[in-house]
Amino acid sequence: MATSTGEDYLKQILLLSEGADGLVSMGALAAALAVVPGTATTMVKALAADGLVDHRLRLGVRLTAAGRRVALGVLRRHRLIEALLVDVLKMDWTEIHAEAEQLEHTISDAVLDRIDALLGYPAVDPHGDPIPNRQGKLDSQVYATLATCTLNKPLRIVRLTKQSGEFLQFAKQNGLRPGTSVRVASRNLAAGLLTLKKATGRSLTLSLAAAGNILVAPAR
Amino acid sequence: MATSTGEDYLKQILLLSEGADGLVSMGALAAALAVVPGTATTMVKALAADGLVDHRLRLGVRLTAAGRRVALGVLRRHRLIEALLVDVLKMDWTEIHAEAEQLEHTISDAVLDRIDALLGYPAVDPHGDPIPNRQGKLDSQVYATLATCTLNKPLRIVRLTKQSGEFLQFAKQNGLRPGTSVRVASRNLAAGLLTLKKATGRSLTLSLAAAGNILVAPAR
DNA sequence: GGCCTTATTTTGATTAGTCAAATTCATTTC
DNA sequence: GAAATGAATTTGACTAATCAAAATAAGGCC
Repeated sequence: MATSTGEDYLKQILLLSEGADGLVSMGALAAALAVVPGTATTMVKALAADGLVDHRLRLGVRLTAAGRRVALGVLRRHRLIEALLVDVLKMDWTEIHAEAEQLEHTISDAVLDRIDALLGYPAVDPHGDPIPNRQGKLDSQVYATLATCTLNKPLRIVRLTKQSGEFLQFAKQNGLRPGTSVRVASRNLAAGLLTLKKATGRSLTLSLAAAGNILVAPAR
Repeated sequence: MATSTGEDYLKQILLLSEGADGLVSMGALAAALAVVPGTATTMVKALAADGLVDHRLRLGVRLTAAGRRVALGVLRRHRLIEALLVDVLKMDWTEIHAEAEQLEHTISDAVLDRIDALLGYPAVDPHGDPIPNRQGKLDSQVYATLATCTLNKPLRIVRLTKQSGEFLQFAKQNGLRPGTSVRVASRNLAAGLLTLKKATGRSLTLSLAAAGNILVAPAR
């Protein structure tokens, strides 16, 4: 039913509604898709006519059960492709997002299943983002971020939200990837900065804004 | 320059002009792309305006040097993707053509280079079709077909032209794939049939039409 | 030479996705 | 309780790709 562009809208609505429970505003959706607001309105109306979203005029939009199914499918394709690009084709994990963005609409289910099997049914992609399973079940575990976690506890990075090249490049440069062991040595709210200690002993300063995109769990 | 649809037209013109030196007729092009003739005319005019083809009104169309470069790029993507699907993802070589048809327009050069390297810079795809190299050089060696070759000489199948599922399925079922050793035991032009002997000793009858799609070289 | 057949090209419409700009509506703000 | 602000929606126009059907060559045939 949903065209390739429609799939993009559905996926984006899903991503934007994580956390922000309930409605996604047209402005946010249009910005995420880099279109003018009027375009988003038009497309959302079409998706609503197909029963994939619930459009509350002037308030926002939310996925229906059917729309959520489609969106999870797209997300699954996207993240499995990222895993393929990194694990099999040995590409740089900071540069694969845009590639996957294209491929997610042209990969068939048959190919996807083969990728899934080849990779051993992975639970997360190279950024630590959870991969929906074939039934559309998405692990929605909530993690602390480096900006919010307890000080001086040993931690393990589990996920980098935010797919921008600069951010990922920065993380890679400083050895911050899923699996890395760290602890937060200090935090200065006034300056918007915090200091990190890595397992290697090296310390590192980063902004609270950047830290908010790095999810962590207690070290095992 | 050329859009994804335009790339399809260019690739098809390249394929149709193999052998049939010179112009490709609009009818043939339209049929190959499954569009009505008028649509092909419109698109060819647009490609001509971009300098990618040379349109001889009412006679046919041929690629310019620029158009040929683009077409070879598409062909390279298509065939490398087919190789990936079979060699890495272990898909059935009779079912991959349609998949590659989609993916050839969304794979970036960066990904393509990684695929090429992973596969060890293959010269042919799973059907035996030659893969253009990065410089756009295409091996254009001419082979005999099972319909035209000498009788009772030991041969090796090098390539299956024609990508239709039924034909490939038939070939697979009967153990006819690139690399298989065979010889033509007899040929009956009146009946349009020929008999094949495989290295295993088994014989096999097939139509001259089918045999024309199977290219062979002298066994080493 | 005139007629017929067939391939090709034109013409007019349609669908999907988009933008620019005008309009509408719901809230603040005074 | 207006007026201003800002977001959302409508409207009109555009591009790419397509089809259906009418118009136009270009040869072949008597």
